[in-house]
Amino acid sequence: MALGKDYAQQQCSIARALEVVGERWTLLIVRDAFYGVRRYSDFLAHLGAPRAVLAARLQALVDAGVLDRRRYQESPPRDEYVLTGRGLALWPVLWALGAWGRAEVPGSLPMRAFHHADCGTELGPSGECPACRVLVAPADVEMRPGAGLDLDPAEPVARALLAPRRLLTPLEPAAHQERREPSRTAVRPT
Amino acid sequence: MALGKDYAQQQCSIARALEVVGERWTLLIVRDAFYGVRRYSDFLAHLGAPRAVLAARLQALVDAGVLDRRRYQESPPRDEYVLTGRGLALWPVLWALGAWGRAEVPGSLPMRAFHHADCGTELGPSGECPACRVLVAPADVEMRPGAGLDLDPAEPVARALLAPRRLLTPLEPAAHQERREPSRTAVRPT
DNA sequence: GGTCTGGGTTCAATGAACGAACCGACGTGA
DNA sequence: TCACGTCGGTTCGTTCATTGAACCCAGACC
Repeated sequence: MALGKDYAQQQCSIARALEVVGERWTLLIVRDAFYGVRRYSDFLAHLGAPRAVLAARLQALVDAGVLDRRRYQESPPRDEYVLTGRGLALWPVLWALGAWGRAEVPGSLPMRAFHHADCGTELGPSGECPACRVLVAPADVEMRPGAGLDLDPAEPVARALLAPRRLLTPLEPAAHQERREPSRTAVRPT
Repeated sequence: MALGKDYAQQQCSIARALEVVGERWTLLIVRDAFYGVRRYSDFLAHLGAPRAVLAARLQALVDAGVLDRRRYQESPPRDEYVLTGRGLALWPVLWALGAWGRAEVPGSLPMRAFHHADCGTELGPSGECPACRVLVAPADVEMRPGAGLDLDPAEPVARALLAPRRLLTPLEPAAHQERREPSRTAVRPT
């Protein structure tokens, strides 16, 4: 892999981490996994990445032990990608990046708000619950839409992610059918 | 920029952050800036990135308000790149990445240890001082070499970073002279 | 049998990264 | 004054990665 060639000689844990998650699309894939996305086609639709790149990144993440690929139905055979313990440990990275993006990238309304599911309090700057004074694990985080979020996205996965939801709860397959309802006026090439 | 084209439509603060710091080399440049590297040639030597890429990244980071480029001597005119407030706010991101790299990338001894400069205690998993129970700002962090670090690197900047040092203290220019002393046997092309 | 869906692979074109060479302003020493 | 070295780049040809469109295959459905 391209990163490895140069980053490998870096005597640094940060470089080691970036070898695994530093490539284009990789952290967005992990983010979507936290949001509950598990299936290839959902990653594809939500990210808009090229299919080949998505396949390569998912494979690399599985190889690195960040995602686990597992069969969830036999006929037809279908696999899903779920975060392993090592993947879940990336939550602080995503949280820090999101916090920085919210606070420091100019001209941006907050896209989402993150609350402690147990008590409803919005999380503090380092991902802790200010009320309970605990570091909240991703499974206990509830994600709610924020002021800057498009409330009527065309893309069905983005639409499914609009409702308040706990992190890591899988997207229900219903999200896929929703899309086709308004397609009565579908374009039909000659 | 390449990232912008696809990441811009992402309704997400993480994607916004990655537009700024998600490209190859960018986070390593910021890391080095925390370590005290300020000059083009030092970044170049320590990172091993191509000169053109380094110049482009530094310019992009200045444009994004992460680094500030400022003149530190007039003759000859020389500029240095120092972290702005927005750049300093990236510390949690680097800390989280480093913590993940230390803990989750297999087969890696810790490269460096980070201590609270005020009391000497090693920082906890989220960058806090377990003794003082405060979140330690980067300026109060002392970096010490860890077990996995090469103790005799050829590269002079890496050598200068071996000694225990506080983050953000600039590399003294002496680091540059050190290199030439053992070069009495320098190769001399015909 | 024909068609649809999910999950890919293949391929040509494009874009980015690489590394070596070059450049210009300035300082330095002979 | 003139050669030489340093610093901070830029230029350029080659290599590598990404992109998007097309294709493919297995199984379900009808």
